[in-house]
Amino acid sequence: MFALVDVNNFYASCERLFRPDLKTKPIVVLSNNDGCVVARSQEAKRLGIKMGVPLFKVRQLIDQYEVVVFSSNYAFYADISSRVMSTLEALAPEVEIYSIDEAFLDVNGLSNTFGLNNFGQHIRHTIAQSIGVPVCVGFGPTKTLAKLANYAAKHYPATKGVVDLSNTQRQRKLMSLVDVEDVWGIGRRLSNKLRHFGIETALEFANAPAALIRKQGTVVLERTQAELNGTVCDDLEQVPPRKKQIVCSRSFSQRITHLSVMREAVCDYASRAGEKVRAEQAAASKVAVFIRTSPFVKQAPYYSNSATVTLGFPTDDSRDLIRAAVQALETIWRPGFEYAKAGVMLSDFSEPGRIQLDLFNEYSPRPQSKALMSTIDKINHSGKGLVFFAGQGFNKDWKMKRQHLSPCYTTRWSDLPRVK
DNA sequence: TCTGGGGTCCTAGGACCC
DNA sequence: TCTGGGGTCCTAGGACCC
Repeated sequence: MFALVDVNNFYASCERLFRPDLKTKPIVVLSNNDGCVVARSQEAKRLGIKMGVPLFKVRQLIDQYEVVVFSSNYAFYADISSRVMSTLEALAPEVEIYSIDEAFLDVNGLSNTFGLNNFGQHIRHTIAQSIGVPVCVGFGPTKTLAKLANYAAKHYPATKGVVDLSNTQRQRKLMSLVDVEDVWGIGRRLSNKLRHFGIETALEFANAPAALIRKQGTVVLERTQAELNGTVCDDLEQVPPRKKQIVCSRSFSQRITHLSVMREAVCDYASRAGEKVRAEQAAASKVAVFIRTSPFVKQAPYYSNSATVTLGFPTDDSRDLIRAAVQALETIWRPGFEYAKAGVMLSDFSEPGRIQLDLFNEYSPRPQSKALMSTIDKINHSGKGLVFFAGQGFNKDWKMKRQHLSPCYTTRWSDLPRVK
């Protein structure tokens, strides 16, 4: 038996933690660059502000109803997330952290002693007490059913935030009420496809012939169906699998038209990617760079391209990554375009300490690389200052816009809330 | 004026091997 | 008219998730 615990309106709930005055106010949180709405409080949802909508399209609604707007404050959300997760780890024997605001729990054995509904309420109460954010809990014999239960817990207030789907009749009843698109793993494309076959609800999907499902989707869809019917295809993963790819990409606050400026941005992303790969204790052999103009602006010509440099040896040294990234950039750069976004992608990781060299490889590790990189990372995480590579530039006019940023209440000394 | 970022998995098709 | 069989590896593209 699985439980899925999920924080309601996570980013918006975080912003409320230190702003009790906003308890009943509509709140939206924006994506990087203050571009799109990525989280909404219940009140904002009721106003009809849709997930993912560009800010300028709901400007009027926001002004009219005095919606409170925040830029994304990931340092803050990540800190609250880790508090929620460690609380959950104390409550259940096995926990899989699935995303910043969700975790699957293995609750086998707990049902007899506690009663699942009671246990769910206990989780809600504990997290509300110790962290202050609201969560919903769904129980089911598979992850997909636990997800479904959680969906019901969120959508039906009568459930008081906890739904137990151990019972097959209850599963079927709920599935008959839920749109097939709201099943975990079925997005817009697939649900449109399924609708062609008269499959509208989750129950119709669960009951459809497996051969049809396999034909219209892939094994992934087939597994989703099996999970809805109670067969476990996806087990709890307590140890997060090693990353296969690390991406650092951003839209610019203003268009880039000069190679020298783009070089700065790419350097910046490459060194950020270096930090990430070192944090993973991995080393990358491939560095890819992509650049593109805005796909939304119809008046200006569109250009998008990417290039990959294969290093021939795995590295976690920012200097290698930067050099490769700049080299890749120069092969795809075309003047005369207004670039809106760029990114650096690392892949082809080798396990730390196990570097496979080929016979003719001239590679010898840079002396002191490890010491230098870890010193840089340490300084940059100390909060006392920043060191960076000259290539990253000093002006950074392209840096993302965050005009509505809340204080880093829990992760920066100077931002600690004061009580007078 | 203004449209996010970071991931995973699967499949098909091509290149290549014996 | 006929044109082997079996395999690996890689990449691009499509789908999904939060």
